[in-house]
Amino acid sequence: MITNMEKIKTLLEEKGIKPTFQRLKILEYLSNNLNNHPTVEMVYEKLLNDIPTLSLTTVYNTLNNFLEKRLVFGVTITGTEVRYDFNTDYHHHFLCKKCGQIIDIDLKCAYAEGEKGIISGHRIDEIHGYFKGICKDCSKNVGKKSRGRSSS
Amino acid sequence: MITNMEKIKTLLEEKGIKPTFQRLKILEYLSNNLNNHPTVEMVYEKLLNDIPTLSLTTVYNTLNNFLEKRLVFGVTITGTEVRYDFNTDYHHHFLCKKCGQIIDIDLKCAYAEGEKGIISGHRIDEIHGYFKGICKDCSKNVGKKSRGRSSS
DNA sequence: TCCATATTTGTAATCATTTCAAGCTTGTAA
DNA sequence: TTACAAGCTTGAAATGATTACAAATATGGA
Repeated sequence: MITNMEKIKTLLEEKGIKPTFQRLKILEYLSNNLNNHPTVEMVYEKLLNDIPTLSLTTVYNTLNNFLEKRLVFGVTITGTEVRYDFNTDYHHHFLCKKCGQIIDIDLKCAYAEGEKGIISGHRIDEIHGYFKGICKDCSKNVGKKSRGRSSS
Repeated sequence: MITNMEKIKTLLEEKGIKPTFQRLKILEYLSNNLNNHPTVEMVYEKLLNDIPTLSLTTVYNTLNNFLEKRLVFGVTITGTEVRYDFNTDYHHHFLCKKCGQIIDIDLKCAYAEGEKGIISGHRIDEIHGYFKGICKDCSKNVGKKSRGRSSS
């Protein structure tokens, strides 16, 4: 039986990244938190339990490394911080301006893959589709207390 | 004959924003720089010529005010700063990762207007389509010196 | 075992943005 | 006019995310 950790290790090796303990744990955390779209701080705080010597700089270095190797996707929908997404399948994101939640949106823009990654002559490497508004739950609970941080 | 400044003034008044000198000049600058997608700093530096007492905070305050009133659109494609776009018609943006240029992309995503602004039950107020890659010019000039700042 | 190289760490710096309090304008009512 | 409140503008200081840097540590051969 192949453990999840072994899969994570293989993923790193396939990208030519040496599977150190910190890197394994960081990628494992992201793979277990597909719906959170975690921040650097969230990764750091959580892993501090497993790795008390962990440095915030290591988390930054590691995530930047993963980004370069396209092992994870950086979501900058909030405008204030990078959120990390282990799911690199093509999809979009929705930000609720009331509760701050980021929700995956499974749309395929017509222009995404059809035109061999060229638009008006420009070579496209990344597509980010960001939708912002009020989520289903917050729309329902108008006037009630929101369940997350507010954006203003 | 209606001057450009009068048009700018009317735009502010229509949104219930008192047309002070600073606000007029900031909005005028944005209207004259549709292709730049200027940063706060660019607005500030340029207007310092006309308004030597201008404060950076005023530029921030004013642009945030314009954003709230939907007089301008905030583009966060670079991930490090807000770029301001006077053109609030629905369109997307392309960032060249080599020269840093931001180019307007006139696409209409099928989901943009059709479904009355609702996706999966979430109310959509803003749509940001960010494409990143290498622009036409930089693709041509491979190996040649790029004409702007580099992104790494 | 020893050394070169890569990795991790903590601190300090940077950069965009916000906070805050004080000073300035402006419109209006006495 | 004069005086005052409300709204604007200003500059300095604070904040928060991220990067730079250099020292300490781990790793994998010769």
